[in-house]
Amino acid sequence: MSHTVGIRQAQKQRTRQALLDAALRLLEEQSLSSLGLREVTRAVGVAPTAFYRHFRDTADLGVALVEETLGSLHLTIGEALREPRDEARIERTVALVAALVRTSPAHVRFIARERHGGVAAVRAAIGEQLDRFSEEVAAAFAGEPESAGWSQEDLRMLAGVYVDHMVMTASSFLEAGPGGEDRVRALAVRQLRLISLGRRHWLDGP
Amino acid sequence: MSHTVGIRQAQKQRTRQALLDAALRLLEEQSLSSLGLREVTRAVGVAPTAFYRHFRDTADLGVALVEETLGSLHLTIGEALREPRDEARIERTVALVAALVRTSPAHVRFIARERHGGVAAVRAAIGEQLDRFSEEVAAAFAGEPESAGWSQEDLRMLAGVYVDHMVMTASSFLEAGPGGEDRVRALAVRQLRLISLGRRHWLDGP
DNA sequence: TGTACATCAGTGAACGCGCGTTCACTGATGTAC
DNA sequence: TGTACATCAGTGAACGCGCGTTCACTGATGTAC
Repeated sequence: MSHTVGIRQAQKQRTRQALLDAALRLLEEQSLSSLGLREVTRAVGVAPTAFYRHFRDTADLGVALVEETLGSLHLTIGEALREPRDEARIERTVALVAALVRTSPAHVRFIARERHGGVAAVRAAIGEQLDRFSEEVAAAFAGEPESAGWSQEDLRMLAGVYVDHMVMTASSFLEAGPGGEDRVRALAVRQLRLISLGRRHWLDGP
Repeated sequence: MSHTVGIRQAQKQRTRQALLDAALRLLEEQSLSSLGLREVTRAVGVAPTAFYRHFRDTADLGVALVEETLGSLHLTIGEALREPRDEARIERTVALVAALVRTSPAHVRFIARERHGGVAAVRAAIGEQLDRFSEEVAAAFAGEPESAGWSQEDLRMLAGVYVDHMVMTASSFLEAGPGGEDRVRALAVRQLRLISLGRRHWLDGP
Protein backbone atom coordinates (compact mmCIF):
# COMPACT_ATOMS: atom_id res chain seq x y z
CA MET A 1 0.00 0.00 0.00
CA SER A 2 1.15 3.54 -0.73
CA HIS A 3 3.20 4.44 2.38
CA THR A 4 4.55 7.66 0.72
CA VAL A 5 3.57 8.17 -2.91
CA GLY A 6 6.23 5.92 -4.33
CA ILE A 7 9.57 7.30 -5.48
CA ARG A 8 8.96 6.05 -8.98
CA GLN A 9 5.54 7.67 -9.29
CA ALA A 10 6.78 10.94 -7.83
CA GLN A 11 9.62 11.09 -10.35
CA LYS A 12 7.20 10.33 -13.17
CA GLN A 13 4.95 13.20 -12.06
CA ARG A 14 7.96 15.51 -12.00
CA THR A 15 8.92 14.61 -15.57
CA ARG A 16 5.32 15.01 -16.72
CA GLN A 17 5.14 18.45 -15.17
CA ALA A 18 8.46 19.39 -16.77
CA LEU A 19 7.05 18.40 -20.16
CA LEU A 20 3.92 20.51 -19.57
CA ASP A 21 6.00 23.50 -18.43
CA ALA A 22 8.37 23.27 -21.37
CA ALA A 23 5.49 22.94 -23.84
CA LEU A 24 3.74 25.98 -22.37
CA ARG A 25 6.89 28.06 -22.76
CA LEU A 26 7.34 26.94 -26.36
CA LEU A 27 3.67 27.73 -27.08
CA GLU A 28 4.18 31.41 -26.35
CA GLU A 29 5.75 31.69 -29.81
CA GLN A 30 3.75 29.16 -31.83
CA SER A 31 0.52 27.17 -32.04
CA LEU A 32 -0.04 23.71 -30.67
CA SER A 33 -0.54 22.32 -34.16
CA SER A 34 3.08 23.11 -34.99
CA LEU A 35 4.57 22.08 -31.64
CA GLY A 36 6.93 19.12 -32.05
CA LEU A 37 7.30 16.31 -29.57
CA ARG A 38 11.09 16.41 -29.99
CA GLU A 39 11.14 20.15 -29.28
CA VAL A 40 9.45 19.54 -25.96
CA THR A 41 11.66 16.65 -24.83
CA ARG A 42 14.77 18.56 -25.95
CA ALA A 43 13.75 21.51 -23.77
CA VAL A 44 13.28 19.20 -20.78
CA GLY A 45 16.43 17.19 -21.40
CA VAL A 46 14.94 13.71 -21.81
CA ALA A 47 14.97 11.35 -24.77
CA PRO A 48 12.20 11.90 -27.38
CA THR A 49 10.81 8.47 -26.62
CA ALA A 50 10.21 9.40 -22.97
CA PHE A 51 7.34 11.58 -24.21
CA TYR A 52 5.24 8.49 -24.93
CA ARG A 53 5.37 7.45 -21.27
CA HIS A 54 3.19 10.50 -20.50
CA PHE A 55 1.19 11.54 -23.56
CA ARG A 56 -0.06 9.89 -26.73
CA ASP A 57 0.88 12.95 -28.81
CA THR A 58 1.06 16.75 -28.53
CA ALA A 59 -2.74 17.08 -28.82
CA ASP A 60 -3.05 14.90 -25.72
CA LEU A 61 -0.56 17.16 -23.93
CA GLY A 62 -2.66 20.15 -25.03
CA VAL A 63 -5.77 18.72 -23.39
CA ALA A 64 -3.78 18.28 -20.18
CA LEU A 65 -2.74 21.94 -20.37
CA VAL A 66 -6.38 22.99 -20.67
CA GLU A 67 -7.20 21.10 -17.48
CA GLU A 68 -4.17 22.59 -15.73
CA THR A 69 -5.19 26.13 -16.71
CA LEU A 70 -8.96 26.14 -16.25
CA GLY A 71 -9.67 23.18 -13.97
CA SER A 72 -8.79 24.96 -10.74
CA LEU A 73 -10.42 28.23 -11.75
CA HIS A 74 -14.02 27.25 -11.04
CA LEU A 75 -13.66 27.58 -7.28
CA THR A 76 -11.98 31.00 -7.51
CA ILE A 77 -14.61 32.36 -9.87
CA GLY A 78 -17.44 30.93 -7.84
CA GLU A 79 -16.15 32.87 -4.86
CA ALA A 80 -16.01 36.17 -6.74
CA LEU A 81 -19.55 35.61 -8.00
CA ARG A 82 -20.83 35.27 -4.46
CA GLU A 83 -20.23 39.00 -3.95
CA PRO A 84 -23.77 40.47 -3.89
CA ARG A 85 -23.18 44.13 -4.77
CA ASP A 86 -23.08 44.67 -8.52
CA GLU A 87 -20.25 47.20 -8.71
CA ALA A 88 -18.08 45.27 -6.25
CA ARG A 89 -18.65 42.03 -8.13
CA ILE A 90 -17.60 43.65 -11.39
CA GLU A 91 -14.40 44.93 -9.84
CA ARG A 92 -13.63 41.63 -8.18
CA THR A 93 -14.03 39.58 -11.35
CA VAL A 94 -11.92 42.00 -13.38
CA ALA A 95 -9.26 41.95 -10.64
CA LEU A 96 -9.39 38.17 -10.67
CA VAL A 97 -8.80 38.04 -14.41
CA ALA A 98 -6.00 40.61 -14.11
CA ALA A 99 -4.33 38.55 -11.38
CA LEU A 100 -4.62 35.37 -13.45
CA VAL A 101 -2.97 37.03 -16.44
CA ARG A 102 -0.27 38.53 -14.22
CA THR A 103 0.66 35.24 -12.55
CA SER A 104 0.12 32.86 -15.50
CA PRO A 105 0.38 34.78 -18.75
CA ALA A 106 1.53 31.74 -20.72
CA HIS A 107 -1.48 29.72 -19.58
CA VAL A 108 -3.86 32.48 -20.60
CA ARG A 109 -2.16 32.95 -23.95
CA PHE A 110 -2.45 29.22 -24.56
CA ILE A 111 -6.21 29.27 -23.95
CA ALA A 112 -6.78 32.36 -26.10
CA ARG A 113 -4.70 30.86 -28.91
CA GLU A 114 -6.14 27.36 -28.89
CA ARG A 115 -9.76 28.29 -28.20
CA HIS A 116 -10.25 28.49 -31.95
CA GLY A 117 -6.98 26.74 -32.83
CA GLY A 118 -6.16 23.95 -35.22
CA VAL A 119 -6.42 21.00 -32.82
CA ALA A 120 -9.99 19.75 -32.47
CA ALA A 121 -9.55 17.85 -29.18
CA VAL A 122 -8.13 20.94 -27.47
CA ARG A 123 -10.85 23.22 -28.87
CA ALA A 124 -13.42 20.80 -27.48
CA ALA A 125 -11.75 20.68 -24.04
CA ILE A 126 -11.66 24.49 -23.82
CA GLY A 127 -15.27 24.79 -24.99
CA GLU A 128 -16.36 22.36 -22.31
CA GLN A 129 -14.64 24.33 -19.56
CA LEU A 130 -16.09 27.64 -20.77
CA ASP A 131 -19.58 26.12 -20.90
CA ARG A 132 -19.11 25.05 -17.28
CA PHE A 133 -18.18 28.64 -16.38
CA SER A 134 -21.29 29.90 -18.15
CA GLU A 135 -23.48 27.51 -16.19
CA GLU A 136 -21.85 28.59 -12.94
CA VAL A 137 -22.38 32.26 -13.71
CA ALA A 138 -25.98 31.62 -14.74
CA ALA A 139 -26.58 29.74 -11.49
CA ALA A 140 -25.13 32.61 -9.48
CA PHE A 141 -27.34 35.12 -11.29
CA ALA A 142 -30.41 32.92 -10.86
CA GLY A 143 -30.12 33.26 -7.09
CA GLU A 144 -30.24 37.08 -7.16
CA PRO A 145 -33.37 39.23 -6.73
CA GLU A 146 -32.48 41.23 -9.91
CA SER A 147 -33.17 38.07 -11.88
CA ALA A 148 -36.84 37.88 -10.94
CA GLY A 149 -38.90 37.56 -14.09
CA TRP A 150 -35.92 36.38 -16.20
CA SER A 151 -36.31 33.24 -18.28
CA GLN A 152 -33.72 30.47 -18.03
CA GLU A 153 -32.78 31.23 -21.61
CA ASP A 154 -32.15 34.91 -20.97
CA LEU A 155 -30.10 34.13 -17.88
CA ARG A 156 -27.88 31.84 -19.94
CA MET A 157 -27.59 34.54 -22.58
CA LEU A 158 -26.49 37.04 -19.94
CA ALA A 159 -24.04 34.56 -18.43
CA GLY A 160 -22.61 33.94 -21.91
CA VAL A 161 -21.99 37.65 -22.36
CA TYR A 162 -20.16 37.76 -19.02
CA VAL A 163 -17.96 34.73 -19.71
CA ASP A 164 -17.13 35.84 -23.24
CA HIS A 165 -16.25 39.23 -21.86
CA MET A 166 -13.94 37.68 -19.24
CA VAL A 167 -12.07 35.73 -21.92
CA MET A 168 -11.79 38.82 -24.05
CA THR A 169 -10.59 40.86 -21.10
CA ALA A 170 -7.92 38.28 -20.36
CA SER A 171 -6.83 38.57 -23.98
CA SER A 172 -6.70 42.35 -23.74
CA PHE A 173 -4.59 42.23 -20.55
CA LEU A 174 -2.14 39.99 -22.39
CA GLU A 175 -1.90 42.23 -25.44
CA ALA A 176 -1.56 45.36 -23.34
CA GLY A 177 1.28 44.00 -21.21
CA PRO A 178 2.05 45.07 -17.63
CA GLY A 179 2.14 48.77 -18.55
CA GLY A 180 -1.38 48.77 -19.94
CA GLU A 181 -3.00 46.88 -17.09
CA ASP A 182 -4.74 49.89 -15.57
CA ARG A 183 -6.16 51.01 -18.88
CA VAL A 184 -7.56 47.56 -19.71
CA ARG A 185 -8.94 47.15 -16.22
CA ALA A 186 -10.78 50.48 -16.40
CA LEU A 187 -12.11 49.66 -19.86
CA ALA A 188 -13.30 46.22 -18.79
CA VAL A 189 -15.03 47.61 -15.71
CA ARG A 190 -16.89 50.19 -17.78
CA GLN A 191 -17.93 47.58 -20.32
CA LEU A 192 -19.27 45.35 -17.55
CA ARG A 193 -21.12 48.32 -16.07
CA LEU A 194 -22.71 48.88 -19.47
CA ILE A 195 -23.82 45.26 -19.59
CA SER A 196 -25.02 45.46 -16.01
CA LEU A 197 -27.10 48.54 -16.90
CA GLY A 198 -28.63 46.61 -19.76
CA ARG A 199 -29.47 43.84 -17.34
CA ARG A 200 -31.24 46.22 -14.97
CA HIS A 201 -33.47 47.61 -17.74
CA TRP A 202 -34.01 44.30 -19.58
CA LEU A 203 -37.61 43.92 -18.42
CA ASP A 204 -38.59 47.59 -18.71
CA GLY A 205 -40.49 47.04 -21.94
CA PRO A 206 -39.99 45.95 -25.56
CA MET B 1 1.23 50.64 -72.06
CA SER B 2 -1.22 48.11 -70.65
CA HIS B 3 -3.63 47.53 -73.57
CA THR B 4 -5.31 44.55 -71.81
CA VAL B 5 -3.70 43.55 -68.48
CA GLY B 6 -0.96 41.47 -70.03
CA ILE B 7 -1.35 37.73 -70.47
CA ARG B 8 1.63 37.07 -68.24
CA GLN B 9 0.37 39.22 -65.36
CA ALA B 10 -3.14 37.76 -65.61
CA GLN B 11 -1.76 34.22 -65.38
CA LYS B 12 0.39 35.22 -62.41
CA GLN B 13 -2.66 36.62 -60.64
CA ARG B 14 -4.54 33.38 -61.31
CA THR B 15 -1.76 31.27 -59.78
CA ARG B 16 -1.54 33.60 -56.81
CA GLN B 17 -5.27 33.32 -56.22
CA ALA B 18 -5.07 29.53 -56.54
CA LEU B 19 -2.38 29.49 -53.83
CA LEU B 20 -4.56 31.64 -51.54
CA ASP B 21 -7.62 29.45 -52.15
CA ALA B 22 -5.71 26.21 -51.53
CA ALA B 23 -4.14 27.60 -48.36
CA LEU B 24 -7.53 28.70 -47.04
CA ARG B 25 -8.93 25.23 -47.60
CA LEU B 26 -5.97 23.60 -45.84
CA LEU B 27 -6.32 26.04 -42.93
CA GLU B 28 -9.76 24.71 -42.06
CA GLU B 29 -8.02 21.77 -40.41
CA GLN B 30 -4.86 23.36 -39.04
CA SER B 31 -3.18 26.60 -37.97
CA LEU B 32 -1.10 28.84 -40.17
CA SER B 33 2.01 28.12 -38.10
CA SER B 34 1.91 24.49 -39.20
CA LEU B 35 0.93 25.11 -42.81
CA GLY B 36 3.66 23.98 -45.20
CA LEU B 37 4.62 25.73 -48.39
CA ARG B 38 4.88 22.36 -50.17
CA GLU B 39 1.39 21.40 -49.00
CA VAL B 40 -0.02 24.50 -50.65
CA THR B 41 1.81 24.14 -53.97
CA ARG B 42 0.95 20.43 -54.08
CA ALA B 43 -2.74 21.28 -53.68
CA VAL B 44 -2.53 23.78 -56.54
CA GLY B 45 -0.43 21.56 -58.79
CA VAL B 46 2.64 23.78 -59.23
CA ALA B 47 6.25 23.22 -58.24
CA PRO B 48 7.19 24.15 -54.64
CA THR B 49 9.56 26.79 -55.93
CA ALA B 50 6.74 28.62 -57.71
CA PHE B 51 5.53 29.69 -54.26
CA TYR B 52 8.43 32.15 -53.98
CA ARG B 53 7.26 34.04 -57.05
CA HIS B 54 4.24 35.17 -54.99
CA PHE B 55 5.04 35.10 -51.27
CA ARG B 56 8.15 35.26 -49.11
CA ASP B 57 6.79 32.52 -46.84
CA THR B 58 3.50 31.22 -45.41
CA ALA B 59 3.29 34.12 -42.93
CA ASP B 60 3.34 36.50 -45.89
CA LEU B 61 0.53 34.51 -47.51
CA GLY B 62 -1.37 34.75 -44.22
CA VAL B 63 -1.20 38.53 -44.25
CA ALA B 64 -2.59 38.49 -47.81
CA LEU B 65 -5.47 36.30 -46.59
CA VAL B 66 -6.28 38.85 -43.87
CA GLU B 67 -6.51 41.59 -46.47
CA GLU B 68 -8.65 39.37 -48.72
CA THR B 69 -11.07 38.60 -45.86
CA LEU B 70 -11.42 41.93 -44.08
CA GLY B 71 -10.26 44.52 -46.59
CA SER B 72 -13.52 44.67 -48.52
CA LEU B 73 -15.72 44.48 -45.44
CA HIS B 74 -15.39 48.10 -44.35
CA LEU B 75 -17.75 49.39 -47.01
CA THR B 76 -20.42 46.78 -46.25
CA ILE B 77 -20.29 47.42 -42.53
CA GLY B 78 -20.32 51.16 -42.99
CA GLU B 79 -23.56 50.78 -44.92
CA ALA B 80 -25.23 48.73 -42.20
CA LEU B 81 -24.15 51.28 -39.60
CA ARG B 82 -25.89 54.07 -41.49
CA GLU B 83 -29.24 52.55 -40.50
CA PRO B 84 -30.60 55.02 -37.93
CA ARG B 85 -33.11 52.92 -35.97
CA ASP B 86 -31.45 50.96 -33.17
CA GLU B 87 -33.37 47.72 -33.50
CA ALA B 88 -33.10 47.65 -37.28
CA ARG B 89 -29.37 48.35 -37.11
CA ILE B 90 -28.87 45.48 -34.72
CA GLU B 91 -30.70 43.10 -37.00
CA ARG B 92 -28.87 44.32 -40.08
CA THR B 93 -25.42 43.88 -38.57
CA VAL B 94 -26.23 40.41 -37.26
CA ALA B 95 -27.66 39.47 -40.66
CA LEU B 96 -24.50 40.81 -42.29
CA VAL B 97 -22.30 38.68 -40.08
CA ALA B 98 -24.51 35.64 -40.70
CA ALA B 99 -24.28 36.18 -44.45
CA LEU B 100 -20.51 36.53 -44.30
CA VAL B 101 -20.17 33.26 -42.40
CA ARG B 102 -22.59 31.52 -44.77
CA THR B 103 -20.78 32.60 -47.94
CA SER B 104 -17.18 32.52 -46.66
CA PRO B 105 -16.94 30.17 -43.68
CA ALA B 106 -13.28 29.36 -44.33
CA HIS B 107 -12.32 33.03 -44.34
CA VAL B 108 -14.11 33.64 -41.05
CA ARG B 109 -12.55 30.56 -39.47
CA PHE B 110 -9.14 31.75 -40.57
CA ILE B 111 -9.62 35.13 -38.86
CA ALA B 112 -11.00 33.60 -35.65
CA ARG B 113 -8.13 31.11 -35.53
CA GLU B 114 -5.28 33.47 -36.32
CA ARG B 115 -6.53 36.48 -34.36
CA HIS B 116 -4.61 35.10 -31.38
CA GLY B 117 -2.60 32.58 -33.41
CA GLY B 118 1.08 31.74 -33.48
CA VAL B 119 2.17 34.05 -36.31
CA ALA B 120 2.92 37.58 -35.12
CA ALA B 121 2.66 39.32 -38.50
CA VAL B 122 -0.81 37.89 -39.09
CA ARG B 123 -2.00 38.75 -35.57
CA ALA B 124 -0.84 42.32 -36.19
CA ALA B 125 -2.61 42.52 -39.56
CA ILE B 126 -5.88 41.28 -38.05
CA GLY B 127 -5.57 43.63 -35.07
CA GLU B 128 -5.08 46.56 -37.42
CA GLN B 129 -8.21 45.73 -39.41
CA LEU B 130 -10.32 45.28 -36.26
CA ASP B 131 -9.07 48.62 -34.91
CA ARG B 132 -10.19 50.22 -38.16
CA PHE B 133 -13.64 48.66 -37.69
CA SER B 134 -13.78 50.04 -34.14
CA GLU B 135 -12.95 53.51 -35.37
CA GLU B 136 -15.62 53.29 -38.04
CA VAL B 137 -18.26 52.14 -35.56
CA ALA B 138 -17.23 54.88 -33.11
CA ALA B 139 -17.51 57.47 -35.89
CA ALA B 140 -20.99 56.23 -36.80
CA PHE B 141 -22.11 56.40 -33.17
CA ALA B 142 -20.62 59.85 -32.75
CA GLY B 143 -23.00 61.21 -35.36
CA GLU B 144 -26.11 60.02 -33.54
CA PRO B 145 -28.24 62.07 -31.12
CA GLU B 146 -28.07 59.24 -28.51
CA SER B 147 -24.38 59.98 -28.17
CA ALA B 148 -24.83 63.51 -26.88
CA GLY B 149 -22.86 63.89 -23.68
CA TRP B 150 -20.63 60.88 -24.40
CA SER B 151 -16.86 61.29 -24.15
CA GLN B 152 -14.64 60.18 -27.04
CA GLU B 153 -13.23 57.53 -24.73
CA ASP B 154 -16.63 56.08 -23.86
CA LEU B 155 -17.66 56.05 -27.51
CA ARG B 156 -14.55 54.03 -28.35
CA MET B 157 -15.30 51.70 -25.46
CA LEU B 158 -18.83 51.16 -26.78
CA ALA B 159 -17.55 50.63 -30.33
CA GLY B 160 -15.06 48.09 -28.98
CA VAL B 161 -17.87 46.14 -27.36
CA TYR B 162 -19.77 46.09 -30.64
CA VAL B 163 -16.81 44.96 -32.77
CA ASP B 164 -15.73 42.31 -30.27
CA HIS B 165 -19.30 41.09 -30.20
CA MET B 166 -19.40 40.86 -33.99
CA VAL B 167 -16.25 38.76 -34.09
CA MET B 168 -17.62 36.52 -31.34
CA THR B 169 -20.92 36.19 -33.15
CA ALA B 170 -19.13 35.16 -36.35
CA SER B 171 -17.31 32.53 -34.30
CA SER B 172 -20.58 31.29 -32.84
CA PHE B 173 -22.21 31.00 -36.27
CA LEU B 174 -19.25 28.89 -37.38
CA GLU B 175 -19.40 26.58 -34.39
CA ALA B 176 -23.16 26.21 -34.64
CA GLY B 177 -23.16 25.26 -38.33
CA PRO B 178 -26.05 25.90 -40.75
CA GLY B 179 -28.58 24.19 -38.47
CA GLY B 180 -27.90 26.46 -35.53
CA GLU B 181 -27.96 29.73 -37.46
CA ASP B 182 -31.36 30.86 -36.18
CA ARG B 183 -30.45 30.16 -32.58
CA VAL B 184 -27.17 32.09 -32.78
CA ARG B 185 -28.84 34.95 -34.61
CA ALA B 186 -31.55 35.27 -31.96
CA LEU B 187 -28.96 35.10 -29.18
CA ALA B 188 -26.74 37.71 -30.81
CA VAL B 189 -29.66 40.07 -31.36
CA ARG B 190 -30.68 39.82 -27.71
CA GLN B 191 -27.12 40.42 -26.55
CA LEU B 192 -26.85 43.51 -28.72
CA ARG B 193 -30.20 44.73 -27.38
CA LEU B 194 -28.80 44.33 -23.88
CA ILE B 195 -25.76 46.41 -24.80
CA SER B 196 -27.99 48.95 -26.53
CA LEU B 197 -30.09 49.23 -23.37
CA GLY B 198 -26.91 49.85 -21.39
CA ARG B 199 -26.00 52.57 -23.84
CA ARG B 200 -29.35 54.31 -23.42
CA HIS B 201 -29.01 54.43 -19.64
CA TRP B 202 -25.26 55.12 -19.52
CA LEU B 203 -25.70 58.76 -18.53
CA ASP B 204 -28.61 58.23 -16.11
CA GLY B 205 -26.36 58.50 -13.07
CA PRO B 206 -23.54 56.69 -11.29
C1' DT C 1 15.62 -8.18 7.42
C1' DG C 2 17.23 -10.42 3.10
C1' DT C 3 16.59 -12.40 -1.35
C1' DA C 4 14.69 -13.23 -5.90
C1' DC C 5 11.81 -11.72 -9.34
C1' DA C 6 8.57 -8.19 -11.65
C1' DT C 7 7.64 -3.68 -13.12
C1' DC C 8 8.28 0.20 -15.89
C1' DA C 9 10.28 5.26 -16.66
C1' DG C 10 13.65 6.55 -19.40
C1' DT C 11 17.40 5.25 -23.19
C1' DG C 12 19.62 5.34 -27.72
C1' DA C 13 20.05 3.62 -32.29
C1' DA C 14 17.68 3.30 -36.40
C1' DC C 15 14.07 4.04 -40.02
C1' DG C 16 11.82 6.36 -43.75
C1' DC C 17 9.81 10.78 -44.88
C1' DG C 18 8.61 15.46 -46.01
C1' DC C 19 10.28 19.81 -45.12
C1' DG C 20 12.28 24.74 -46.82
C1' DT C 21 15.58 26.58 -49.72
C1' DT C 22 19.30 26.96 -53.60
C1' DC C 23 20.22 26.95 -58.26
C1' DA C 24 20.61 26.91 -63.14
C1' DC C 25 17.09 26.14 -66.52
C1' DT C 26 13.18 26.83 -70.07
C1' DG C 27 10.03 28.79 -72.94
C1' DA C 28 6.08 31.82 -73.42
C1' DT C 29 5.22 36.73 -73.17
C1' DG C 30 6.70 41.50 -73.60
C1' DT C 31 9.38 45.25 -75.83
C1' DA C 32 12.30 48.02 -79.01
C1' DC C 33 13.26 49.06 -83.46
C1' DT D 1 4.43 43.69 -89.78
C1' DG D 2 8.73 41.19 -88.66
C1' DT D 3 12.83 40.35 -86.11
C1' DA D 4 16.02 40.15 -82.24
C1' DC D 5 16.58 40.49 -77.53
C1' DA D 6 14.87 40.93 -72.51
C1' DT D 7 11.96 39.52 -68.96
C1' DC D 8 10.29 36.47 -65.69
C1' DA D 9 6.61 32.76 -64.00
C1' DG D 10 7.18 28.30 -63.39
C1' DT D 11 10.50 23.92 -63.43
C1' DG D 12 13.04 20.03 -61.49
C1' DA D 13 17.05 18.20 -59.33
C1' DA D 14 19.56 18.43 -55.28
C1' DC D 15 20.84 19.53 -50.41
C1' DG D 16 20.92 18.92 -45.49
C1' DC D 17 17.84 18.58 -41.60
C1' DG D 18 14.58 17.48 -38.05
C1' DC D 19 10.54 15.07 -37.68
C1' DG D 20 7.46 11.00 -35.40
C1' DT D 21 7.69 6.35 -34.39
C1' DT D 22 9.64 1.35 -33.60
C1' DC D 23 12.32 -1.49 -30.89
C1' DA D 24 15.10 -4.00 -27.74
C1' DC D 25 17.54 -2.35 -23.76
C1' DT D 26 18.80 -0.93 -18.77
C1' DG D 27 18.68 -0.32 -14.14
C1' DA D 28 16.32 1.73 -10.23
C1' DT D 29 12.10 0.91 -7.71
C1' DG D 30 8.44 -2.10 -6.09
C1' DT D 31 6.67 -6.58 -4.35
C1' DA D 32 6.27 -11.34 -2.53
C1' DC D 33 7.96 -14.51 0.51
